[in-house]
Amino acid sequence: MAGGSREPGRTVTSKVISVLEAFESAPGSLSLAEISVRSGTPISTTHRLVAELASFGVLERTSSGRYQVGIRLWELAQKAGRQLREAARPRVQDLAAITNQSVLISVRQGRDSLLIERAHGDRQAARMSKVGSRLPLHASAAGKVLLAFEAEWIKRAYLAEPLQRLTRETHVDRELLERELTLAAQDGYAQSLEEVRAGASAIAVPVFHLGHIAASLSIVTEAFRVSQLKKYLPALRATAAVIEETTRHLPRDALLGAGNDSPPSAAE
Amino acid sequence: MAGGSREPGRTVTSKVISVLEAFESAPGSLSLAEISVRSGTPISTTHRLVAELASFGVLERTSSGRYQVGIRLWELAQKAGRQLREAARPRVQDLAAITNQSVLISVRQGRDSLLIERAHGDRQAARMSKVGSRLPLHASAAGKVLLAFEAEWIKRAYLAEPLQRLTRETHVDRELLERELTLAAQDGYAQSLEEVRAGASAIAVPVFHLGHIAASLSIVTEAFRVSQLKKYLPALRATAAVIEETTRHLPRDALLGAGNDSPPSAAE
DNA sequence: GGGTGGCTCCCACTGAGCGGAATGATCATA
DNA sequence: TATGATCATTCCGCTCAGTGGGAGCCACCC
Repeated sequence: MAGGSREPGRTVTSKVISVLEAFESAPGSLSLAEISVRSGTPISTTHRLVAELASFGVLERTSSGRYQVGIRLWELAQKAGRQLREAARPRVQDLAAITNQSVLISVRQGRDSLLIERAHGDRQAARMSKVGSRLPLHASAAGKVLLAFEAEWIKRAYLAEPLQRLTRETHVDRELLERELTLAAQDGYAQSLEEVRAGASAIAVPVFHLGHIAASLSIVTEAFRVSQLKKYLPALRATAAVIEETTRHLPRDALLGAGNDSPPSAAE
Repeated sequence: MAGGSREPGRTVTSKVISVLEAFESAPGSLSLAEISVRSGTPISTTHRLVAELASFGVLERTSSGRYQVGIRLWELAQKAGRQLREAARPRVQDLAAITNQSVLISVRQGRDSLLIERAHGDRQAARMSKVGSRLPLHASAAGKVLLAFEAEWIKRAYLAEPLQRLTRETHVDRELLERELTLAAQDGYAQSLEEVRAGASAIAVPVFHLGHIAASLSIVTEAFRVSQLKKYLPALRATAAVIEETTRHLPRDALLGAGNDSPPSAAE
């Protein structure tokens, strides 16, 4: 018998995306069975989809028969956020060279900060985070800045959900965070003291575009004293200003998505 | 009447990819109608697909109602070719700083060279090419190297197809190119004298991985004398050697796709 | 006001997609 | 060599997700 327990309401498009998403948390390559499990799609269906995606180069087949994300997908994705990435890249690198520390630029994506570009100083501290990686907004300095300068309803919505603890130091107390965000908005910077990973602290400043927060520029170091972090503020602000200047002429949407956030609206 | 002139054999997956491909040759954002035309999909179908892709963040809606590639897609694609990109990036930058010229690293993708990473010197010559852009193999220095060190049947297959002319200088003569490739394989480098764009010349060397050509490292300058180009050879080769060393321990497939090329096989 | 062009929604038809099961390939263990 | 386990591939008849022309709508312009 065929066509038995099909889950209705599942579109092909959503399955294709599930398959691609399966690779996000994957170590390099995946077998067909692994993709099937991770994407929650029956094997034969997965097989068909994966085969077609591979024929387009969106996925690639390794010599051992496993699958990995193909360069074709990377190529199709290059246009996304290019303006910000290209504007930020040289400045991020310069700042890393000058300070000899790791410099990151992130944007907000829903409830996460998304790492867009990074550069390292000589000291190989904190080389953990990879371009494209996510972190909950309340943990990193960058995330706090991204949230602090957002509209009130976004802050409120964020704090309403449970706050994940990443280290012993992660702030998961709503009141404390709320005060921290207010302070960050007031002072124009935020910090994170081992709240993401033990041994790594950071300080971040906002990058604005047309009066709205567009990104966050941060320095990650092994330092743990606030005074040590604050000495980077002038350099961070100067770099942020340069990036703002470079992107000033761009239209609002050219930087990053007009936000998937549903506005307060009516309902509820 | 419904379901009239549907083109059969067209899978949803292929339509989704067509929609994404529509943005490749697009200037920033596209309207629904434009996507429909470029992807060859009826408007109402396009509308449905595009809406779903946008709901996943794979596409984004601009404030004016147009669509652009979303960062979510960029994020999903980050894993592709990461090893090579990350290994090459600092070296490409160093080389650009030392030589004060534009340095590019490319891989072969079918009949094109695909620009993976680039860095510029102070002289802002040749800042045209964007990361992710393609060029036919016979035009650029990088492309010639990528072809010269490939298997015989790939070279033959490439030269069998018509060769596009990009400038007055582009070599489109089969015999000439064949000799050039042999020479490149022999000497370990290739050059391109204004064959891609008037006023820009380049010299390229191969980057090997486990005995097979993996990428091509090139310098683009406004120079037009062969002697001026050749003086970059030692630096290029040294950088290529460093990249080879950094990637030596990686498995074959970790670098770039086990090749979409169909081997000679039987038929014909 | 009326025309134009682009976006959204609707709805009845139908073949693309489905997925359980059978088959084949590969490897490890007895 | 047999046995068993794991994973990839192919098969095939059922059915609902996808389809796309058309109608309605909105924004803009002459």
